[in-house]
Amino acid sequence: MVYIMEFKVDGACRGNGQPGSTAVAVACLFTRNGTYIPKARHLPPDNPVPTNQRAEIRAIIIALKWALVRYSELSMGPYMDVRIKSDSKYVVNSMTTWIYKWIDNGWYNAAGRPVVNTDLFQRAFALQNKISQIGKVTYAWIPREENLDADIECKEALDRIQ
Amino acid sequence: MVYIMEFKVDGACRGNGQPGSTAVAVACLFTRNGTYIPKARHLPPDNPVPTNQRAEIRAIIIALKWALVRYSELSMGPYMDVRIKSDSKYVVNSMTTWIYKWIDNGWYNAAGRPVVNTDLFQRAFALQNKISQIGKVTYAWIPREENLDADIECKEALDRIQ
RNA sequence: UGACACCUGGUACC
DNA sequence: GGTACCAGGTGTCA
Repeated sequence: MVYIMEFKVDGACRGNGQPGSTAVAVACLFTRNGTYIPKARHLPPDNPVPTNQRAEIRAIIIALKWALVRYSELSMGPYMDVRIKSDSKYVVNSMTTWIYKWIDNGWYNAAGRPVVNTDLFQRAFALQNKISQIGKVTYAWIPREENLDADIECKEALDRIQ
Repeated sequence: MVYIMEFKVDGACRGNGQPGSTAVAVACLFTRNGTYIPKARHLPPDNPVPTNQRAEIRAIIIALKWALVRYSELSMGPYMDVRIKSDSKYVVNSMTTWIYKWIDNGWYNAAGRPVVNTDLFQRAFALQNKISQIGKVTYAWIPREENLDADIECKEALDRIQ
């Protein structure tokens, strides 16, 4: 028995790179009939300052957590096939390749500087490892134009918090 | 001997951004007594799809061509002073500033994507260069409210083609 | 140097 | 409410 979960995720950060920025992360869970259920989270306004990158990672975390909760609700303990699509090469490459290098080298980037957003990457990696024990997680990059659902949900979530 | 030509130009695109849009470009040549002679052109319905921006550039081209034809009709080979007013900052800034940057950088915009409508900009630039050998071309931005003559001519031209 | 995002602003066209 | 286009900028990595 295989339980497939397909997500599109996105993050948005109004005023990115400027003081007072506000950010939102969204995961959209797609159902068999082509519709989706969105889940949005507001990023804390500081500590650290929200950025577009943090929002994109945070969106991955929403999906991974969601998959684990869903699994816990299922009685038959199926094999989980979690598929996450993001338009951020930064997060997709981070989660699929770079993170293994960082774990290996003590979290330093190619420029010799400490990797940024390690807190979120480690949270995501821990969740991913949990899922690995009951299935698998795959990430795919899609262009922005194919991520409009999640993009719209982000903007609406931002509008709601103003 | 200086021959001054003053134009107001405008473009309009019904259904801009939607399939089946139709567009028109107009140049109005102003005469010493305050009246003007309009010249309108219909944009081809595809290849590429007409847009408001293409219509605005096309309007510049009408004026530039007109100036060259008029020059060829004059026997005394005067110094041409061609003045074009448009309510599109996009075209005015493109023709006065950005085009030099684009020529320099191989036609990439600030986002690193290829500049759009290069075909029309290059046509306009070639005409402008021809005039530069016999005079000069200056562009000025005017607010929409000061461009009502050309605006009305556009709408009428659109109505004529339906 | 490259890439993908995330914005801020502006004008027009509908 | 939307699209068509541009200029500036940051966030991050290889």
